[in-house]
Amino acid sequence: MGYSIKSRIWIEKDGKILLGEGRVNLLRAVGEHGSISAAAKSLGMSYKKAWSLLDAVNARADQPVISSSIGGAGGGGAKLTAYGEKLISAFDRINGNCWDYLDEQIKNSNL
Amino acid sequence: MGYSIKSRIWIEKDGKILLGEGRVNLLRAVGEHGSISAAAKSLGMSYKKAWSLLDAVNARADQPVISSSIGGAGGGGAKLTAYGEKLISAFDRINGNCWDYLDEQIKNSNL
DNA sequence: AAGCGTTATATTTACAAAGAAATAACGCTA
DNA sequence: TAGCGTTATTTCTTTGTAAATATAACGCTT
Repeated sequence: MGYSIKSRIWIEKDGKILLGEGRVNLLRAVGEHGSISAAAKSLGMSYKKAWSLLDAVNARADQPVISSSIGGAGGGGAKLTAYGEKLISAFDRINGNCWDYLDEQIKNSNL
Repeated sequence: MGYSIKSRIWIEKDGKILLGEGRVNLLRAVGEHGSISAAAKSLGMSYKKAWSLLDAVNARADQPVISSSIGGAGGGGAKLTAYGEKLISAFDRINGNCWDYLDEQIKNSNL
């Protein structure tokens, strides 16, 4: 007894990872902070790492997920697109459902 | 369109990983080959790596998962316990159910 | 009693992934 | 027009994990 079950899910496009838990957290942070650099800092992640992940997501998704601007007031910034918000909420919903489902499964197993 | 969803599940005991996909495959190989070294070779894995994984599983599971013997005819060997077989089949069943469930979830999302 | 293939374990080496640092470009602000 | 904070990108360094190597012990077999 005392077993628990955990999971990680991710969405793929053409066999490559589009979106996992880490990338969703990063997208959410961009939405909250309005810039890639602030989002990276809030997650204890380097700017380069954050940018690389977002670049991959943006390139593989059916539609852009963030829009960014260089220069100007505050130096620039980045924000989520409506499609980005849609992806986040779909991922969160499916992920939560999966956790519930697995908890049920382990409960009904006889381990 | 064209998104697919993937997952990895694992069973934890006291916050530490007991069993994931790789360890289940290894256990299965031990059951098929009758020794750790043959199982490791069949999976392209070093003996040490295989032994370490099996040692962790054996230590954390509620009951031993493999039983091994040193020396003797053929040098020794290892075999699955009945509990080990039970763990494997439970994991496989839950994992398969999870895949089906997630496929359904992504189909019913509007991504 | 010597040899074999195995389990069991420690130590060292290699490598890939993550992180850090450096640089350029951009467009507002003052 | 000089400065600021940001995006965007390359290169170098570090580090943590995986792999390779080495060694001992064990108990059948011949």
